[in-house]
Amino acid sequence: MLTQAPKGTKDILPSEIHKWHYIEKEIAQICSDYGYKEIRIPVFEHTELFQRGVGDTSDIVQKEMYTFSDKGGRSITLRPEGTAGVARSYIENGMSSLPQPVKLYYNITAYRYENVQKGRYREFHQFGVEAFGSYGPSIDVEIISMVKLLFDRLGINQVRLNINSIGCPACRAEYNKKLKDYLRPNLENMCPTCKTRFEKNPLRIIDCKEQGCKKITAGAPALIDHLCEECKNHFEGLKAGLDNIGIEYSVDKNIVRGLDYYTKTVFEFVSDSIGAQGTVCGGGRYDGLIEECGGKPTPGIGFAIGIERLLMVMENQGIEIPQPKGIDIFIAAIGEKAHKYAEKKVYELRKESLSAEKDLMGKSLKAQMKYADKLQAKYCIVLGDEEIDSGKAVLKNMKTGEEKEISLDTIIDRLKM
RNA sequence: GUGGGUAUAGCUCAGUUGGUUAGAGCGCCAGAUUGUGGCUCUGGAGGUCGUGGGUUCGACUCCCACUAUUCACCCCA
Repeated sequence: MLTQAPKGTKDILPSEIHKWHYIEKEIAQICSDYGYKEIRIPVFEHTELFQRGVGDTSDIVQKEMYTFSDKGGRSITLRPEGTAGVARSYIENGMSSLPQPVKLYYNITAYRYENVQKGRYREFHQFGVEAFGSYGPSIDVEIISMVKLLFDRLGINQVRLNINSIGCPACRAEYNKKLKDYLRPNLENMCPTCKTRFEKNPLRIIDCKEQGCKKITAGAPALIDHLCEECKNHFEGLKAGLDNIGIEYSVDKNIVRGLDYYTKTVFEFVSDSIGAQGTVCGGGRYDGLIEECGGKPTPGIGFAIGIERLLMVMENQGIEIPQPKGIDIFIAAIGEKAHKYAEKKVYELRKESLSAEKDLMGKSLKAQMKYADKLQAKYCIVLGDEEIDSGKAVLKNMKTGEEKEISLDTIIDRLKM
């Protein structure tokens, strides 16, 4: 127990950290290109924020939150996602008085008490983007194009874009009535979960995988066909915008996001090569969220990408992320005098931002050379009494084996060449 | 919450119808005539065989329970 990380958590080890750095770099770059600024939000928030923001009826709030009381008796919850916290920050920091839209991104860990499986962890990493203040479909297109471009830059091509519209509260209520009327005669034949969905969230029944329910819903009215005029126009605008910049998509009438705050546009980028949890990116519009959380009515749209899943897709596609290079120089030392000298020398080299190493284990010369090789040192220099007395030593190129006698005072200049 | 698979060295895995000191490859450490890495060769360290119980003269092997892990349902990134 003591030597085992909690279920659903994972160490990111030094041997794989370069992949994360690489992705973080690409994320920062694309956000800069698109004008999104980074925001850092707390790991925990007041529980109520997620109850209001993410929604009481969502699975996340109902059964997946890490909630506890702090010593002051406050109910605190580890963030299960990023949008609610960012929305809170938008309101709290008066961002409505900034030039609109306000474009933000975050790179966070999130926490959900779920059963672990491939691509699903209890602590996971999300890169997400939120844009507040713009109603039109133009920002929807921008956001989606951003994900597409990021995937392109990373070399990912095995993902499909699916879009849908789940309407606004007005047309959804209207639709829910129609859907319930359609389903009611067959209510008895549906699976137990769908029976409870019927009253609480009938929209979900459409997404049920049970054979019986699938049969019943096969001819059911689709929300997309019952949108109000405004939502319909918005969706048409989105499609036209995607066509305009040449981004391929399919309309998937069954996309129903599991977070309550979504309105109108919803979309996901899906891979079928990484197991059952194939959604690499999920997002959509949430025009009611800011108001729900206590701010002025403000539209918003965003997405989140699961970094673990992103890495899985890349790995699956055989995309190689360059490994970090080795050190600049290893100073092998023989004898106490040489070790003292080497200590001083590596410090001087490091001051010049050159990566230098020496033996710290009392290894033999041969072992030091082997170690230098493991560190992938570009150069190696061997120091004994003779070299220190004469001030000259042999600089060896570890790749070519080429050796050159140089003055010890000129090492830094040599390496900087 | 439900169902299936798996559990042997740091890692990836062998281990015969149950039989005595549990193996390999990689990795780690040391050495191959005294101050030079990679390749090769030799040697070494490292395992209460997930935990507990049962069957048996005898269990890594068979049975049960627990735990962990993994995949899937559900849901999501």
